[in-house]
Amino acid sequence: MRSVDKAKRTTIKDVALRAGTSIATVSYVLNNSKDRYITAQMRTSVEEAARELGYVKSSIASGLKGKEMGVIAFLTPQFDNHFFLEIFFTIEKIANKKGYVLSVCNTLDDPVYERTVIERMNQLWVDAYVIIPTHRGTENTAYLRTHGIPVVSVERPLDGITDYDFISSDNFGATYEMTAHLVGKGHTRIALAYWDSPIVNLKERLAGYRQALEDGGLRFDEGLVKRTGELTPAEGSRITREVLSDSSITAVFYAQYVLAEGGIKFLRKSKVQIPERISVCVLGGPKWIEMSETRFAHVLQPGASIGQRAAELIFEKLEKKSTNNVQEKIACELHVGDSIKDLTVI
Amino acid sequence: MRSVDKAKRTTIKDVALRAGTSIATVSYVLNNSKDRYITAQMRTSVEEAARELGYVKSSIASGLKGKEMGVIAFLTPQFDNHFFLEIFFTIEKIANKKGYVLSVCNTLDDPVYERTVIERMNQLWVDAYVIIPTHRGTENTAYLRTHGIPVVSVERPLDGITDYDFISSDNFGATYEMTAHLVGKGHTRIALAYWDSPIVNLKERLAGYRQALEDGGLRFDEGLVKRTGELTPAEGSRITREVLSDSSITAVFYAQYVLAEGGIKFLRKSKVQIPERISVCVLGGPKWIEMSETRFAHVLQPGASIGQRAAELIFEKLEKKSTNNVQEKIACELHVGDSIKDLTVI
DNA sequence: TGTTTTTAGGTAAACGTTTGCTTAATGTAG
DNA sequence: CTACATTAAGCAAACGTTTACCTAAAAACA
Repeated sequence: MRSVDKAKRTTIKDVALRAGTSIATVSYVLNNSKDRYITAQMRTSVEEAARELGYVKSSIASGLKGKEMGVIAFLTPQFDNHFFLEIFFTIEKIANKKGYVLSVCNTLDDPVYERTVIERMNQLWVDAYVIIPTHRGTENTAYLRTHGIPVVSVERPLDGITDYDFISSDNFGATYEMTAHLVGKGHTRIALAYWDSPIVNLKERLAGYRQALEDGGLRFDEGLVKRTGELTPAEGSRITREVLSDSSITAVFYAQYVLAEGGIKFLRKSKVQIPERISVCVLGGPKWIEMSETRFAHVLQPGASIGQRAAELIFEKLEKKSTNNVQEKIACELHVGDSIKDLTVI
Repeated sequence: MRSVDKAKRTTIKDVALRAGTSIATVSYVLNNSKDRYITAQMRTSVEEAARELGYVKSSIASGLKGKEMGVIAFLTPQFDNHFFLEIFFTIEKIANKKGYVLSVCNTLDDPVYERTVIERMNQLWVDAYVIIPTHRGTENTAYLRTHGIPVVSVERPLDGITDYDFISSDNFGATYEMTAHLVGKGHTRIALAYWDSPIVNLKERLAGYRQALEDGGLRFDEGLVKRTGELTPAEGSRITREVLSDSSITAVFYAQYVLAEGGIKFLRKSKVQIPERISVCVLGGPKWIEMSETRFAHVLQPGASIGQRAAELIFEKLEKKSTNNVQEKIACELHVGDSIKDLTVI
C-alpha cells in the first residue's frame, strides 16, 4: 500500500561529499586513472565512501561524455534458430570477458521492424553491432556505417557494399557436398525444398545444388526445385506432399531446416518410410535432428567458428586495431546419417 | 585504406542552428510538447532541418535528464529454453507496441554472472526488468527493488521477499496431473528424473509427484526420485541407465525436459521400446517432442500466458497505474500422447 | 637559499538533452 | 489608451560524468 518513492541514485557528487573531496578526485579514483597522483589514504577513503553509499556509475552519463557504453547489439531475425543462437553464444562468451554485454534484439526478419530496432539501439549509442540482416540490411545500417560505428554482418551479406565485415558459412559448399553425396548414392531425381528469399547469398544454396548435379553428369531440372516464399513448417509440409506425388523423385533435400520440420512431420503422419520410400537430408542441425530416431543426413553450419570470427572482427574495430573490412566464408560439415538410401547396391 | 573519421553525430544544437532558432524550441518541437506555443512555420522548419541533417535523438542524454530509456531488460538463465523463449516472444510483442525494446541477456544460471549482468544493466539505467532469476535472485536484485525499479520475476520466485511481481506456471499441478495419469494407467513404480536445484519453487514439482502418488494410494519411495545437481542431457542419460537397471520400474517422468533429452537419446541408443519396456513422460514441450515419431506424454507450460501477464505487470508499474505486488500461478496443459503403457488392460 | 620538479587535488567546462523562467510581441477588454 | 491575457520563443540551469587546466604544497636540485 505504502508507496515507496524511488530512492534517488547515489552520484559521484554524494561520494565526493562523504569522502570530503571533489568530484574530480572521485572520478579519477573510481576509474583508477594513472593521469593523476592520489594518496593511498584518499584512495581508500573514496572507495569506502562509494561502497558505503552503494554508488553505481552511470554509463549513460559517461557515455554522453564520449566513453563507450559497453554494449554490443546482436540483431537476429529468428530468435529460435539454433544456428544463430550458437553464433550468439560464442560471441557473448568472448564479449563478456572483455566487459561488454550483448543486447539481443529480434528483427523478426521484417525489414521495417529491423529499421526501428536499429534506430532505437542507435539512440542508445550502442558501441557496435553484430547483425544477421534482412534483405534491407544495407539501407537499414546506412547511418551506422557512415558514422563509423562497427558493424559485422553474419551469415547474410549487406547487399551492394563493402564497408563492413562479413563472415558466413559456405552456403554453396553446403548444398554442393550433400547433393554430390546423393548423386554418389545413385540418386538422379533430387527435389530441393528451397526458400526463395531476397537474401542474396541464400541463392548460393541453389547454385551449389545445381553445380553438384551438373558435375555429377545430371541435368538440372527447375521442376525439382520446390520453392516457397515463406519460411514455415507448413510450407515444408506442402512441398513434401508435392514431392511425394511424383514417384520418380527418390530424395528430398531441405535447404532450410525449418522446411524440414514441417516436411518430416508430414512424412511421419503419412507413414512414409525413410529412406525406403524417400531419402531425406537437411541443411542445418537443430536439436530435433540430434534427438531423432532416424539419423538424418544433414549439413552442420559452423556456428561457433562464425561467432568466434565475428567477435574478433568486432573487437578489432572497437579497439581500433584495424580498419580493413573482410568478407569470409567458413565451411560446413557433412553428416551422412542413415536417411539416404544407397541406390547403387545391386 | 583511407581512415574515415567517425562522423560526428548531429545534435539538437545543429538542428537549431540550421532552423535559425534555439535548442529549446527544437526540443519542444521534436517532442511535440503541448506546453509550448509553436507557429506552424517554425515547426516545419525545425522538422525539415532535423530531417535534412539526419538528426537522431540521444536517448542517453535525455535519459540523463530523467526521461525513460525505453529499454526493458529480459534476463534468462537459459537462452535455448523454448519455454523461456516463448515467454520472451510474448513480452516482446507487447513491449514493442508500447515503444520499448527488450534487451535480452543471458545469466547462464550462474548467480555470480547474474549479478554482473544486473549491475551492467543498472548502470545503463534500464527502465524495468523481467527476470527468470537464479537462486541468488533476491540479493542480486536488491538494488533494483530498493530503488523502486520495476522487477517482474517469471517462473522462479525471489526467495524470502514480496516487494516484486511474480508470475509462474503451476509446477505442483504439472507433476501432480501427469503422475496421477500414470497412476491411473496402473503404474506403481514411477521414477522421477529430478533436478535437485536450489530454486525453491522447483521443489513443488517433487511435491506434486509425491502428492499424486499418495492420493492414488501409493507409498512415496525416495529411492525412485533420481536426483541430479546438474541440469544436463548427460545426467538425464545417467539417470535413465539407473532406472533401467531396476526392472520393477515401469515408468520414468522427466521433471525437466533437458534431462529427457539425454534420457531419450539413451533409450534410443539402447533400443529400449517405449512404452513396451518403459513408459516415458516429460515436463515441458520443446520442438523435438513435437517432431518426434513417438508422441511423448508431456505437460505444456503456459509460456504465452505467463509472458502476457508479465508484460501487463511491468507496464502497470512503468505507467504507475499500480504499486501493488502480485504473485500468480498459471496452470499447465497435460498432453497424453502414446508413450505411456496402459497397465490396467487385461 | 632560491628555483625547479614532483605530488596532490580543486574548478569548471563540456557531453546532448529537458524545462523553468524570461522577454517580447501581439490581441483583447475595459 | 491603458491593462492584461495570450502567443511565441530565447536563456540558462540542470542531469552525472570526464578531463583540461589550474594552484599549492612538498621534495629535489642547484
